[in-house]
Amino acid sequence: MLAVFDGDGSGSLQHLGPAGAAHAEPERAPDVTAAIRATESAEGPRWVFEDAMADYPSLVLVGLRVRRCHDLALTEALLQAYDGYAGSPRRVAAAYARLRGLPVPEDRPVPLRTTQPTLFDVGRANHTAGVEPIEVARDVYAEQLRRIARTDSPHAFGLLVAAESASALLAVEMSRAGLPWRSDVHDRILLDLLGGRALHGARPPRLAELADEIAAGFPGTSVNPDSPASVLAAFSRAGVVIDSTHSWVLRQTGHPAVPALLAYRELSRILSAHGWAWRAEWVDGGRFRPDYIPAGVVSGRWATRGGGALQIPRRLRAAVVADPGHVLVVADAGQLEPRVLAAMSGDPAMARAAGKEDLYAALAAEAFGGDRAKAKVGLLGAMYGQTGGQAAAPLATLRQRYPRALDLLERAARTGESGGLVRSHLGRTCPPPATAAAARQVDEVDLGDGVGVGEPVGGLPSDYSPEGGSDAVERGVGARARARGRFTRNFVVQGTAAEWAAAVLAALRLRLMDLAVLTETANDRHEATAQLVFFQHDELVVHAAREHADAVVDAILAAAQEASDLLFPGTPVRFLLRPVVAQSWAEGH
DNA sequence: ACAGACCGCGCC
DNA sequence: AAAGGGCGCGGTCTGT
Repeated sequence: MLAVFDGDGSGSLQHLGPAGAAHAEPERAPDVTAAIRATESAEGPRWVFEDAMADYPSLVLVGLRVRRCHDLALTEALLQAYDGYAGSPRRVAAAYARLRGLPVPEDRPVPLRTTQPTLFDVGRANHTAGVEPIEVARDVYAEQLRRIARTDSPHAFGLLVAAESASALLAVEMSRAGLPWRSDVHDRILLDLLGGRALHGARPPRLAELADEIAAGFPGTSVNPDSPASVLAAFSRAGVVIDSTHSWVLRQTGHPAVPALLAYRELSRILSAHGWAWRAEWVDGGRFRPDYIPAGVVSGRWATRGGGALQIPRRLRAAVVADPGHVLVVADAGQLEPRVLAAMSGDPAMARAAGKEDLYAALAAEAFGGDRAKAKVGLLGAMYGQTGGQAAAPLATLRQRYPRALDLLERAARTGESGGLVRSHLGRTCPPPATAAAARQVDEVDLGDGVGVGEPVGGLPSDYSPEGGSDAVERGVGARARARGRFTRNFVVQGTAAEWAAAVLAALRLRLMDLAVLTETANDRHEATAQLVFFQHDELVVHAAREHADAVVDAILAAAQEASDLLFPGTPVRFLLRPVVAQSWAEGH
């Protein structure tokens, strides 16, 4: 069922057949929310939305949930990346909004010319020719289904599209629900750490003491602990030559001021990133509400905008406490990336190890004389592209004992080094190297037909590609190619791990919907009996009424199994997602 | 005054 | 001991 929103509460709905063909005439809906509500409860269709992140909030706001959707903007980004074109989901969403004449979601402006012209792009021309938006969306949908069918693995790609679309629905719901946040507990932790509040712009007591200690370590000269350059200069004047002030570099100097300096930086960071100012801006009514951006990371991981939601310090997590009568069910996937590597590579020996509770211990027992640390540093090094140091020896052992797993990584690295593209298990494709994208952009400007009218002109953002940027230029071609190799090497694993996690979320979300009793009130606090309230790469938190705790635990376990069966049917690899019922997030670890 | 680069570190 | 993947953020510093 296709739904197109006009932005004023009205919209159009149209029944579509399996291939995206129209099964009925479009119907105008003066109240699109009411129309969707009726159809959702009667048929529970897969909705086709232009951009769920833009369209869905108005539904959630009035207590409506839909079970499934196909998100045209996210899918367009996946398909364009598959064909080797640049772009990010948010940028594609922005492009879509522009061609529809809708408010453009906030994003860094990007030239439309970085994307391949498709029906998605020519919609603007249709729009100006008086073609109805719903007809554009219907054509885009049908075209996307055809393009999915032409991929190497349409089934896998279809899973990816479904999981990604479900992620968009969930992101909207989670931003609305918010993460329970107890300001009184937060206060207590901050006061414990900092010794008091900052008054009149001065440092809190503990930070002031530490600053004094640092100053005492550099007599006769001044040092600003907040400024790396100033710290560097102070050490230099004290006869200690270092080229950065990374904590491990400082520790090596053995200088007496180092402990105070490290303590200062640690506390100062908590104060500035997640202190009282942060809370005033981000916590409201006992809830922390970040903006989630599914697939905001090129690997398919989620990103957030504002609030530092994916970097909440561990020592503050005690402030995340369930409401009275509720519990938090916290679950994180242990050793997810190595398990993903084992499953996707089909390496029999590694898969056997990944069938065990502790993968690293199993590897250690098999190949490292029981030295777990060695097994771990070796495998992490293999996935990140580390070649030297402590990882060198374990890497050689891994290559010998688990050749298929290591071969997958090394092939990905070589492909990247030579400028090629790699794909995750379900078919997410890494962005092209910056130079290739720039070359393509130049080519396409020559096609120019005005699709990008109104776009700011200019080149690609310098941060467009992970290996881009001025430092990459200075490092030279060889280093740049190696960096690209490390990126593609990691992409296949990180991207597939993100797919497994997205599949878990999609499955869990539906199970929790079955469990939840939704009311039609706009007051979210009592809307759902079990609601996902946080997700961070391989960890999730469900807020649930206490009487549903056991059911939530079962739902999480079932969702993990469902995701594993969808991505890796029959694999001996175990994907652990162990739920813990707790009052606070801190207990869930 | 504002923008952007750089730095260091929080999280995975 | 400190090489190697992905982010977001707040601070300083530099350039305009």
